[in-house]
This record gives sequence, C-alpha cells and structure tokens, in this order.
Amino acid sequence: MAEALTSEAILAATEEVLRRYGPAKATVVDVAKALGVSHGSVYRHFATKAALREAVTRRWLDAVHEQMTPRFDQGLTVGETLKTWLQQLFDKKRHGHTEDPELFATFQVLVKESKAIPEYHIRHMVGLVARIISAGVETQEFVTDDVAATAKAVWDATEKFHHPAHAQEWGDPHIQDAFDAVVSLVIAGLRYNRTPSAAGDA
Amino acid sequence: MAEALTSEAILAATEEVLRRYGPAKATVVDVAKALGVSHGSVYRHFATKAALREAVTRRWLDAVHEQMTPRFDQGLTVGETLKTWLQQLFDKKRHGHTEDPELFATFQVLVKESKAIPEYHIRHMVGLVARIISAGVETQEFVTDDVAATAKAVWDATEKFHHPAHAQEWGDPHIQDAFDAVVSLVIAGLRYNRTPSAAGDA
DNA sequence: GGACTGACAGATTTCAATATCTGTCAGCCG
DNA sequence: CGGCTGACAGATATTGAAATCTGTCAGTCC
Repeated sequence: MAEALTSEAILAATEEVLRRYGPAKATVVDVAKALGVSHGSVYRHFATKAALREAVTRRWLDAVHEQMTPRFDQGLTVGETLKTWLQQLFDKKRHGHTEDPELFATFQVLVKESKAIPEYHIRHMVGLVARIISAGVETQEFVTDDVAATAKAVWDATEKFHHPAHAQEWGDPHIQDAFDAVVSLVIAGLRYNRTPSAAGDA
Repeated sequence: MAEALTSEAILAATEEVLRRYGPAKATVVDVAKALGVSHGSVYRHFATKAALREAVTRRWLDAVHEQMTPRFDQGLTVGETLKTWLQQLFDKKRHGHTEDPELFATFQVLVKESKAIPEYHIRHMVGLVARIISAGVETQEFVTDDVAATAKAVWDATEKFHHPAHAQEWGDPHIQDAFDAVVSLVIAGLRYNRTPSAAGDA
C-alpha cells in the first residue's frame, strides 16, 4: 500500500518514536509499527539499530551546526564576536536543557552512544571557532602561530559551558559570572599567546 | 574486649573495607565485622552510612590538599609556577587513574555522593590557585582586579584536566598537547585580563 | 550507668525466570 | 526479480520474590 519505504521516512519515524518513548525505550519494532511495516524492512535500509540512531543524530546535529555558523557583524571586534558566539552556544545548550529537558536528554544520550559522533561534532565546532580566530588574526586583534591548535584550546578551556557532563552545573545562579570570567580570560589570552609546541615540529 | 572503639579506628577499618570491596559492595556490616563489633556500635559514632563515608572521604581529600600546597621556587616565574602546579594536579589525577584505577574510582564515587564534599574540595583548590595568582599580581607578572574570581576562572578553564567527568579523555595520546595549549592560553590571559563585572557591584 | 549487643521493620539489592528485542533469512507477493 | 514479511536464535531487558542491608532501640553486661 501507500508509498515506497524510504530511508528518510524511517529517519522521521525514528525521531518521532525517540521523542515519544525516549532513547531507553525506543525500539526498532516501535519504528516499524509507526510506519506500518515489519521491522525486517527497516533493516533493509539500516544495517543495525546503532546505525539508525546514529543517522538520526547526525541529521539533528547538522541542523545545530547550521545554526551555529558564526556571523561577523561589522560593528563588533572579533573578540566580541567570539564572546557572542560562545554565549549563543552556551544559551542553546542551557535553554535546550531547561526548556525541553526530555528531547535534550535524548540527543545527549544518542550523541554519547557512538565514538564517531562526538568527534564529528567537535571537529565541526572547533572548525567554527578557528574561523573566528582566523578573522582575529587577520585584523591583528589576535596573535597565534597555530590557529587550529588555538581554536582547540579555546574549545577545551570553555568545556564547562558546552560539555554535557557539566549540564547539571548550568543551573547554578553564578554560572553566567563564571562564563564571563573564563571567556574574558581566554580572549585576553588570544590577544597575546604563543602555542608552546603544536602537533608539527620545527 | 581489647581497646575502646574509637571513631579513628572505624575510619581506618572503613577505608580498608572500601579498598577491598569497592564503594558499591562495602557495607556497614562489613566494617563492623572487620572491627569485631556489632554494626550497631558503628552507629554510635556515625549517625548514618553516608556520614561515615563522607568522613573517610574528607580525610583522604585533606591528604591530597596537603600534597598540593604550591611551592614557590625562586628561579621560576609565577607563570611557570602555575603551569607546574596545574601539571602536578593533572599528573596526580591521571596517574591515580591509570596506576591504581580501583582506589581512584572508589574515591571518585565517594566524592560524588555528597554535594558538600566537591564544594569543599573545589573551594580549597581554587584557594590554592588564588595564592599563586596573588603572588603573580605582587610581582606584576599578572594583572587582575579580582584574584578570587580569576582563580575560579583558571580552575574552570582547566576543568578538562582535573574534573573526573573527563577522566576517559586523559588516555588520549594528544592530551598533553591540549593541556599545554590551554595552560599557555590561560597564562597569556593572566598577563592582561580584567574580569568584566565580578560578584560585587560598582 | 554507659558502651555494646542483637533482634527487628522498612528500604534496598540480588537473582533467576520470563518476556521482549535485535538481527537473519527463507519464502511470499506484486 | 526485488522489496517485503514473519518466524526464529541468541542477546538483552523486565519483573517480582527472596535475601541483605540500614538504622533503631530495648535490654545485657561489666
């Protein structure tokens, strides 16, 4: 009956099932039931349950990445742009966490399930930081001899404000002060920093 | 028979039981058995199992704090002293984690059990950082208008290298590079940083 | 009389039987 | 033929009954 079963339809159904039952209870059988097919059919499009969940997660992350592409406002210094970008990231995580805790927790679990997904996500995000730092180097606002390594350092130094392991701390009433202090310190460092000895050699 | 039952003897026995059975299996009955008394006697000295475990943990943390008291070597800049101190902290955590994983994991679990213990630990550690930063301000190597807030920022920015939630990342072959890059960035920031608006007002 | 015991109630944990789920595949159906 | 079904084996999750543990307290013993 109806249309042919597509991967896209399966992904949409999977997302809906995950939303309804949560990551612990959602099964391949549920997805098949939602689509009105047998669960064997789902395995024709995705080799394993893990692959299916990973595909849904990647789809969701791509949308997040899209939203996080940095915007360079003419009136702002690059330092302000970086601060704004980090604030936006922080707000997104916090907001998601306090407003729709269930869906946020669902994707938090999904991201942790594979090793490839966090690597993919971090590589992308650090790349976005690198773009901003590059702009800062061009305007001579920032100093660094290795943009990629410095971008990674900025990411690592602000981990408290974007790593899911710290999500519970985001409810602290002083968390914004802590964010401001760290970002201020980091940006001050970017104005004059030499990475000690990056991945490459002399 | 034998000596009177002291709190100290109970703490020592508890530590031994925790070491042998791990945090999940260690029971108050085990502790009493190790001391040759009934478990009711233990409750004469500690109101609850949680209080007993917290006391053992605090005892262990105090020893750690003792070891971490910063040493100011005359030949070193304060920046180098801070870097060395952070490296020592990082090594201790990593080392503990890879050399005696069981005991390390045991105390990791114990610390997380209470809210007061991590607060106690962090307050102390940030205090130690503040001492180093203070020294840097005195020599005019560092600039900050709020030593306590800046110390907290340094602690937060280096969270990846001391927070137990990141323990699994400490096995990464590039983790030392990441540490060097973050610490370098942070110390560069300390050389000229103004906290934006700390807890106090104008 | 003051430290200790041991039996007890309620809470928590363990364990094994049962049910469900994942992934495969021979066969069906259009 | 090519996508789909549904029955199946092994792996994983759920459940509830039994065992253990925590925290209390009346009573024992020096």
